[in-house]
Amino acid sequence: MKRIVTIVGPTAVGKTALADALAVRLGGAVVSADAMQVYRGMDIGTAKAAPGECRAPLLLVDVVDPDVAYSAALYQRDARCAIDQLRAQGTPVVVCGGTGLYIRAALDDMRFPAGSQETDARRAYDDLARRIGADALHGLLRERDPESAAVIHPHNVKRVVRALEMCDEGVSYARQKEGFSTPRPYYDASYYGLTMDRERLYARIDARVDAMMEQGLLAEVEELVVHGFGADLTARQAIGYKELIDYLEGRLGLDEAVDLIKMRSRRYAKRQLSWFRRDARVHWIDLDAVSADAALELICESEGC
RNA sequence: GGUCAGAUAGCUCAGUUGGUAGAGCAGAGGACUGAAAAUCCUCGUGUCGGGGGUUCGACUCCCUCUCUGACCA
Repeated sequence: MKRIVTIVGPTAVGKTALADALAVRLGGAVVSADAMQVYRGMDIGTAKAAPGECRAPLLLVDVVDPDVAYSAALYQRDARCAIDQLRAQGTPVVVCGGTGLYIRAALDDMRFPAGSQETDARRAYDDLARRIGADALHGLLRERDPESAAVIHPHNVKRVVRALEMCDEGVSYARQKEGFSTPRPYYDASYYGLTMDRERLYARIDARVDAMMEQGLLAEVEELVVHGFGADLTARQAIGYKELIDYLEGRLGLDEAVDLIKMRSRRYAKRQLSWFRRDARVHWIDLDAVSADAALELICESEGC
């Protein structure tokens, strides 16, 4: 069975087009690894490939409605299901996406403890955090699981809450994350990271945000709001959506909101680079040095296709 | 042309009685096991507009020039 070829990199670098071209070349399919493109109806702002834009089948996009609390564990289940099915048919798999955790969840031997994030426990801990403060909550974790408390910064409330949740499930956060830096592959996969000069990437991000606005991102957001885009939804946290909601509800000017979308996208790109740079398995392709077409040839050459 | 107020980090500005500067934002780096487009951590040397002077020592005081803004002609 052929190796899975994985395309990673920061937002707006050109992953989707390259992955599609590669999948066409291989006669395979693309499995998306993007935490926001899983939501239906969030198209323009997540830079989802438009219908007909991709020639190869694209999976793991539009899997749930925006009011569903999706997660890395659910993605792991769904992505592996899709990958196993493709492989059973002998279809080559190209994984492509910018959500580092989702890629690790699907392709590495990551195990999530039993349970769901839909419990009341999370809400209870969130409330507790608001009442007693971040440091006190961290103190509570220190009592219950000192090992985990030691590896989580007290201000990182989300992580502390999750660790407490895991205590309730009888699992140690610290124990779970052991070995995260030395991954054990679940599938045989190779990784290609696309990168380019920071200035140029940022210019592309800015231009893409302007293009999204021209394509009607505001109308898309209004449509979501009409159908009840609750403040507590994961999908609401997507860059480009939360800012335009702030505009629609009068908290921001439109220009201000657009500038904020650009800034947050740039920071997001930086975090993505940080994540992928840490993974020694990634072969980096500098798109300042080679064209996208040449990058495709490079990948095909080293994959023997 | 005159008067006044400014000119300090990429931007907005602090800088106490002269002892060669520091905040916010931007930016950079990093972490990351069920919210991950989330969340969190770390990082501040710059001809203090140019030139001259006073002084042991000037971002700070004096002179001068340049530029910007306001007002008066």
